[in-house]
Amino acid sequence: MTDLRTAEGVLRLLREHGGRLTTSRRLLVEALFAGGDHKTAEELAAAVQVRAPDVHLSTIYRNLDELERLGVLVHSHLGHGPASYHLAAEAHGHLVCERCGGTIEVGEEIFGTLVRAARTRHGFVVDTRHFAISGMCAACAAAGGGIPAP
Amino acid sequence: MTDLRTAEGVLRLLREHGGRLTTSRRLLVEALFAGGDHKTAEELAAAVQVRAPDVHLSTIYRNLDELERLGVLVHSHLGHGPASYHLAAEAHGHLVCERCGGTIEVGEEIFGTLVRAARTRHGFVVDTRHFAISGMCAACAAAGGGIPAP
DNA sequence: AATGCTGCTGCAGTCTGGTCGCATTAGCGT
DNA sequence: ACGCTAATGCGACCAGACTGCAGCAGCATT
Repeated sequence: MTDLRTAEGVLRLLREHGGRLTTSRRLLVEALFAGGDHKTAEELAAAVQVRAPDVHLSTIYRNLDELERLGVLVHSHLGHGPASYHLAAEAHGHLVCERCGGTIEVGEEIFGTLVRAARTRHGFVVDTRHFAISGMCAACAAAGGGIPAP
Repeated sequence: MTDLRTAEGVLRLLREHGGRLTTSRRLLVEALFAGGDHKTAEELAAAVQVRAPDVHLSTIYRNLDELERLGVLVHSHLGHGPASYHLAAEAHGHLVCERCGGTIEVGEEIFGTLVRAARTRHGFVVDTRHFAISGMCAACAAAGGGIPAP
């Protein structure tokens, strides 16, 4: 099996599925592996455009879709704004503060009984990664309850 | 305290806060109390427009915002589409199938350990109503795993 | 190295869901 | 019945995302 934990592995997978190694794809995959996570499509586009200025945003979206179909990455909705993209190998759940927008990454374990109860009571298989869990972080909760942002 | 479980009570509350009783508001509140839940802004607009055809969608949004500020209703994001509005008195969590879009209403209890673990480990107060829990319903899971819709 | 098939791209346009500014209308206290 | 001003209708606008199309460029082949 192809190693999806390196940029080279991902590009190889792309080729194995009949895809072509274009500049935009190479740079996009590099940007995905370059430090940090929770990157939005716009941020990835900006990173790619540093080296290839006229790669269009729609190309980024098309390549992100393709990489998602291949199982290389997943996208998450962390709140009202744009979606964020993550390498599938390091995907995780999120707690997002409705007030300050801060996100906390959490492992599967925290969902414990929710996942089990959903399955046993409703036959529902929870996807802990696609949508974030919304709420209020410690700092904002301490600063006072209201939802509105600072 | 004003009774938010009847249309009259809500309209009274509106007045108590310096608001005016306009036709669009009256009809909107009636539409909210009329059977069913999970109504989108467009659906509510359509319901209002049956009796007052030139109430504008932006008026619906403004009134929904106002009612939300007053604590009469809450909105939830059930997936990729438009938000849905619920009377605060009967709000609940949701499990939404990524494949067929079906929703299952669930009570607070199902979130059990998630709520507690988020609080003790991260000081994070989970809001179980604002964003739905995403996943796959029994029928779709049985029909085969892929995410794509029918 | 040149050729040609076809997958990929840039572009501009479109779509959805929602918000805003502004002139006008209409609630309602007096 | 009057007048203050909240609320409305309208159109423009916004962000995030997607699509059709003509042309460009990977890469297998010659």
